[in-house]
Amino acid sequence: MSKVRVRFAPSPTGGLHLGGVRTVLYNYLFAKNKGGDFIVRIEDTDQTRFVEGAEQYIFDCLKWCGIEPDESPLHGGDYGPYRQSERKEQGIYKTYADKLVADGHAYYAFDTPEELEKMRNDFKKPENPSPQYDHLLRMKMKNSLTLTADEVNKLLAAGTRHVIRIKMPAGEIVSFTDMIRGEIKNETDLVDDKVLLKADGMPTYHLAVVVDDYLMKITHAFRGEEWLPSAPVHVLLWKYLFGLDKMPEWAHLPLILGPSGKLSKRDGAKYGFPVFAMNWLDPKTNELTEGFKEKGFLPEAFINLLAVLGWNDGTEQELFSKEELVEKFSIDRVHSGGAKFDYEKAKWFNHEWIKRLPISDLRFRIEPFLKDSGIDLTDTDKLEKIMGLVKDRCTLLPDFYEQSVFFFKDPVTLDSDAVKPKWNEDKRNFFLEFVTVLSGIGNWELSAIEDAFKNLATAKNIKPGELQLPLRIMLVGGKFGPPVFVIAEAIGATATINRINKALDNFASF
RNA sequence: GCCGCGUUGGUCAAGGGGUUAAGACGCCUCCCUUUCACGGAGGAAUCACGGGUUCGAAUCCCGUACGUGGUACCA
Repeated sequence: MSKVRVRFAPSPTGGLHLGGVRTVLYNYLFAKNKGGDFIVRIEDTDQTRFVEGAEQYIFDCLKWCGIEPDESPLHGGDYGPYRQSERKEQGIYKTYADKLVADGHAYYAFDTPEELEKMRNDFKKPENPSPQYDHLLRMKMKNSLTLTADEVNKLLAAGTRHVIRIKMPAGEIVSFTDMIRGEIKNETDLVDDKVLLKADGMPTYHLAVVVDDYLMKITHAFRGEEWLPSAPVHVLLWKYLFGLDKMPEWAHLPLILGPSGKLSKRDGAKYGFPVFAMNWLDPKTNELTEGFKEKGFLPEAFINLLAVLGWNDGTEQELFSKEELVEKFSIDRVHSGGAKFDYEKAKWFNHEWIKRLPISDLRFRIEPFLKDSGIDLTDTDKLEKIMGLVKDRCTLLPDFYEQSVFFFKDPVTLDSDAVKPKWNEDKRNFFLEFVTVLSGIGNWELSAIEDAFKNLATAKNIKPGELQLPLRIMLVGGKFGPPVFVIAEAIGATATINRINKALDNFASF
């Protein structure tokens, strides 16, 4: 058996949404699991939807996810070109379309858009709201099936705009085996005569997938389940052009759904979670759609959560590294039903990955989010120590800022409401005296600070517990963060004393 | 409308004729911690509905409902 070759074929029309990334991911995992090649080819045959910069964006996303292709327009390969537009230049699609016409499996159609619209209107009935250009209607249209050979040649010679349509056979059953769903059967009567070659000479997806997959020796083809209804067209094309024995194995992946129905870009804005892998600024509309990367997700968490949205290895394991996914992935454990995306669970995955990543690695992931924060990034030892202290409290990468600013800067506001109700003269005196004790500590370390605090509290006959919260508010500004003496140790004697004095002034008005 | 695909707690899901129907997220309670988390122990919550087949159905079959996709010179 030949080497497994799996391809992802995005159309560069915009950001890479969750469903798209999951499709690539499954392509990649399957290929790598079988020791095969993962190929990315670009479907840029639709100028009307092609968006400048979208192709580069797709590769940026793949790079961030760590699933780079073995072959692509960017990475090269022996089966190029990897862009359909370039293959079209070489006249490849037209050759195959003409062959189909010659063999009687396709025909020229000269109907103008207006005529098509008229047809759809004329034949529209309540029980058939969208009539198709099919085996019944094609004999009423203007094509090489209804025109004489002479008329057809004349039209062709005159350069009349035309398309090539597949001639769907009547009354046949087309079936194929889907790796996820098993046997799929379709009646040819129910599918229309799809356009294969457009008037501008560009192939439609239907012709292009088949030709490209053949030329690129693709062995396995995964795509979204929205392609299931047109799968018989592709199967027939394989049969007519190259033989069913050469056809790749298909897998139609389930949809990813949003809180209400199919996941859309709008859902992101509406419910406050990203739907694209990375930020996407649409150059046409100037509209920004937020990405998981910029939101503060780790790529490890991102591919992990996507992989298990519709797949599991049959055990209770939920956290997988990329290497584990490659090792354990199997296409027949992919669900056939759509899955609703749950942002809360997505955040949990990120939280888990933040906890399991070594600090030295984590630091590089966090730094970009701290760049403009005013926090000093040069003292890497201190940085890593503090990150280790707070990482259990961070779900998204930007959380590190609020969880650790107080290690670097005095708190701007103090949650004085937390202190006020139980504040009194005794406590005030305690802290006044505590400051002088603190300035006398020669060896500024955890146990010394903690002992000083507790001894003084005992001497003053106040429960240490009642004093810890005020001290925390003084140092941190709020009711959060690592143990308070650990913080005091980390920020040093001067800052600790300053913050206490400053807070005491603040509390004087109580 | 027609056609395809799907349906196990709120969500992701294991289980594919006999199970007390796993586990995870989220939610709630308690423990740990005189902060917030982490961690630990518990709890509430499920086989869409109706018919079959069978000694026995979440599991097999048929309907219905619901969801979703397709029905383009879009992919």
